[in-house]
Amino acid sequence: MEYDHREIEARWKSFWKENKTYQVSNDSEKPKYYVLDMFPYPSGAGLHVGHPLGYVASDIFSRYKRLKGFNVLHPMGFDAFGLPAEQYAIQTRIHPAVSTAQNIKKYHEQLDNIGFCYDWSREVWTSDPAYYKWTQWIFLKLFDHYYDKAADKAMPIDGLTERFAFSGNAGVQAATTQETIFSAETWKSWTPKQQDEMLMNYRLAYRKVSYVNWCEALGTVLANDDIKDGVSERGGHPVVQRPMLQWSLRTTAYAERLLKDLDTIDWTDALKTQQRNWIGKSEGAQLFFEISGSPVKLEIYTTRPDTIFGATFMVLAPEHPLVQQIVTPGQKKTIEDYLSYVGRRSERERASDVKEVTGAFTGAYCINPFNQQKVPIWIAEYVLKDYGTGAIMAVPSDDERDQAFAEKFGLPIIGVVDKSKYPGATLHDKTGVIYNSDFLDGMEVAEAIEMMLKNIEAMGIGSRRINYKLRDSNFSRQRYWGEPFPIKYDQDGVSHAVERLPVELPFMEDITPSPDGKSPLSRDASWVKMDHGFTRETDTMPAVAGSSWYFLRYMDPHNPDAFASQKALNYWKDVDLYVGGTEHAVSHLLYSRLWHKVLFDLGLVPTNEPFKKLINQGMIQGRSLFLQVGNRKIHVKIQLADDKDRLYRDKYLEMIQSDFRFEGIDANTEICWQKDEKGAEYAQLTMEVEKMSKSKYNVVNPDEVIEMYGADCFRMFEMFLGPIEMAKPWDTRSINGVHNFIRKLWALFYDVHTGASLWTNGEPDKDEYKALHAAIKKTTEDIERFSLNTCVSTFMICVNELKRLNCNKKKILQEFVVLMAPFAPFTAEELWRNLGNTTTVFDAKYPVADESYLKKDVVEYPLCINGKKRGEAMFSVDMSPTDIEAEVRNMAVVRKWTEGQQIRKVIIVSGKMVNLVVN
RNA sequence: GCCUCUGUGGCGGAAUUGGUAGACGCGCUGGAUUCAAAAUCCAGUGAUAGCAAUAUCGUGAGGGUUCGAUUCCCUCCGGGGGUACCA
Repeated sequence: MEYDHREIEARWKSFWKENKTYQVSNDSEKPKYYVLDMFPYPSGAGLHVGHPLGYVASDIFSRYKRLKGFNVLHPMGFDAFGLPAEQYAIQTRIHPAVSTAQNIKKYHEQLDNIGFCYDWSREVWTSDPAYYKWTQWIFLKLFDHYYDKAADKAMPIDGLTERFAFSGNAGVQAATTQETIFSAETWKSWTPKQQDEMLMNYRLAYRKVSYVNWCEALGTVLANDDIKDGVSERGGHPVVQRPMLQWSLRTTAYAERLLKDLDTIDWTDALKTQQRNWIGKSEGAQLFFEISGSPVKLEIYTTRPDTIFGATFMVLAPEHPLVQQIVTPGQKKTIEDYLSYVGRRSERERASDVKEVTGAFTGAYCINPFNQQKVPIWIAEYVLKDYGTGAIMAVPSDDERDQAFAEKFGLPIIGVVDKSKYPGATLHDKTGVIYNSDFLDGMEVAEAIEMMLKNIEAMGIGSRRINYKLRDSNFSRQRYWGEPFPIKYDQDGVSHAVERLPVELPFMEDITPSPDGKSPLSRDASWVKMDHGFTRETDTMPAVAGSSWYFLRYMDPHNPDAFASQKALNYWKDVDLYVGGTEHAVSHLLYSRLWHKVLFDLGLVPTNEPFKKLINQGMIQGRSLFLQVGNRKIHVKIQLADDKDRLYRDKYLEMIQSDFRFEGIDANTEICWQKDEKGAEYAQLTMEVEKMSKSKYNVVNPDEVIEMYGADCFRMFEMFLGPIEMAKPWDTRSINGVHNFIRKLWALFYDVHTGASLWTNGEPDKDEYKALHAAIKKTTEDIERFSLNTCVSTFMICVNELKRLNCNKKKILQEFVVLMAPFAPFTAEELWRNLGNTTTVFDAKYPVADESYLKKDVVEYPLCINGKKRGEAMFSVDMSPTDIEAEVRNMAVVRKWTEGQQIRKVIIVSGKMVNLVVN
């Protein structure tokens, strides 16, 4: 007889389904606990072994919390809108709605095979109209509100229009890019279209001109990801930056709160730091420079106004609107050439090629207000249009990028900060003494910055300004497979909310992008045209829209009248534990926090932050094999052990002929053959660890592993692989260790030959209890601190110990089942029955370690002299440090004792070591 | 480039607060069992020297703090993830 996982798992899966074991009620006396997984995007490839890593961990934690007496919400759903489904549809002519549904069905089966305790009655899909109705509804809240800086929260836009009609925008404190002041009369004199455009400067969801990566040949907008070396990855066509009118979210309005509230949540410091850097708060000055021979002024942003005397040139972002106005006729050609070069470069390329300095001179000059010097104005791609004012004053003596630029173009460098007082300080540090700077000479940097800020304000040429790297997020996609915007335009082009939600995505046969760059939806004239001359917005929302609030829908997933009832929201409140990958660390989490804060401002959710605690699981990587073909390496799939890095010609040909699993190349591919010592031809295979992906042929499917070893084994092995938060490569070869463990566990309770039960009902003895309580103590600690790999080790040690003691007492079993439950729904039916009424499985209490079994009487202390181990000594545990010291002095056990050595100090370390410091 | 994490035996990893580095598992070696193999069980397994007791070295590289550093600090090198339209 052997442990038969197939039979056991099938039985329990149907049992759970029939008994709705995992269904969670919103009405409970118990305290709530909400454990959330980042829901998957259902791709055609199905789940690979990397996906369930976080799911297994959160499942263990959910079960643990249930055993601790909490009412645990642990739901799952699908992030079903997105680009891959759309691209798959374009290739295969299968509609994304169809392929997505198929994929979800597959994901469902795969997830159920692993035995998660999800409450599937709460499942949501972001592509379901009943769901995205509320995505659109929340979008309209963003559209209908602006950020009031005085109240420090979102406020209705209606209040703002009333105020405009009453007193114009003077004194309105709002998050806006609008800086000119208009009166009530002006406001009233405007056409509805003009008023609408003005309001776009205030709304939290608004339309503005943004730049996109435009590929003329493909007739579509591309992601940065789709661009390699300035051309499209697919086809190698040129890509240019093209302005388009698009929806954006005023993320910047919430920058300060998004930053400040990080202090209130329990996330890792690494993740918080990443979010802080993304928000990128900096304090400095906004400063206006006169431009010679021009009425317009140049506005720059700097964090170092103290270095203005070292500013030898100005740099504008190439897209800066002033460029066309100030360029001199003599420089027009140079600038245009440069602009067309920049237009071909993606944002990421511009940011990463720092070594190569490029730029062009506009021919214009501005005046330094403090010394009346003429300063040349350049444009360069290292200045970004979206950060600060898109213009900087360059101080080559104190900024590395400015320095490189000055050296390349022969611009003067004037030193203004003396750092000799601060050895080791980098250029970036705000330390040093100012020189060459008129009235600032001799001041410390901090003092000089303050002085300059005061001067700038007094002279009326600028002001203090807090700046954020965070930009307003582009929220439009010219795609089909996403939520349509609930927005319509009248004949004058004025935007209005659509009253009846949801605005359903119309079915379209052909969803290829339109050659004019518009969304495919624009081709469905019957959908675009509405009554009374209204037309619909044809862009769709990005995939982050649906995932920005899905955790709220799980609380009350079928509610037709609200995104969730107030009762459900007040019971579940927020997510207690959120588990997900680092790849979402910035964008998804920032969007979710933003949406949540808006909903909080409107009184629609009870908490300010959505995710109290967050654990980032690391990626499980695949091992990719590469074969040299021509002068490049290509991914291949081949059944070989990892340590085989050569592939012999005969073998290769045999593989091709026998249709062996050798994907990625065909028989005609020109492989680079080399000769070994004996003259046999071989090809070199190289292995690299990288993200699992279908195209890299390195995906491991969990179904195969589960079929062979069982779900419990799979789950434990995933945990055993390594720390949850770390990236690690998958290696199926060592799974038999965990498999052996489970079989050993089974064999504790059943006769391997006959299958008969071995249980006895006697009271366990002291040693048996000791093994058990040691395991309970350690596993509790391990689960609480999310160290699940060591938790598995602890189980193994405990089972080995019980096996050594030949223990099969029923009492131990009962507690052990409960202990075991976090890892697996226990697989032997008799053990389940042992818990009594099966429907109350989760009312069982997690056992608490009894310290009385764990006490030690005597401790063996290693004796160290100056940190080097020199022998051992036994002391009783209740001896005080003073007693131990006295004992050590009297001891003759210390070997290697040199004549004349004197004990200077006795250090007792953590009660397990004595260290003598001698001289 | 920038941000962030990470580096420990042949391999995955452990060491929870600065205190006996290498738990647990894989793999490997030897033995038991077997006609034989699989499976199972027992023993060994960082490196070097030694029959052995033991000694020296050893946590990416180099430096520092400390009686004591895988752990804290500085510099450098390698790998992973993110970088705003992949999700």
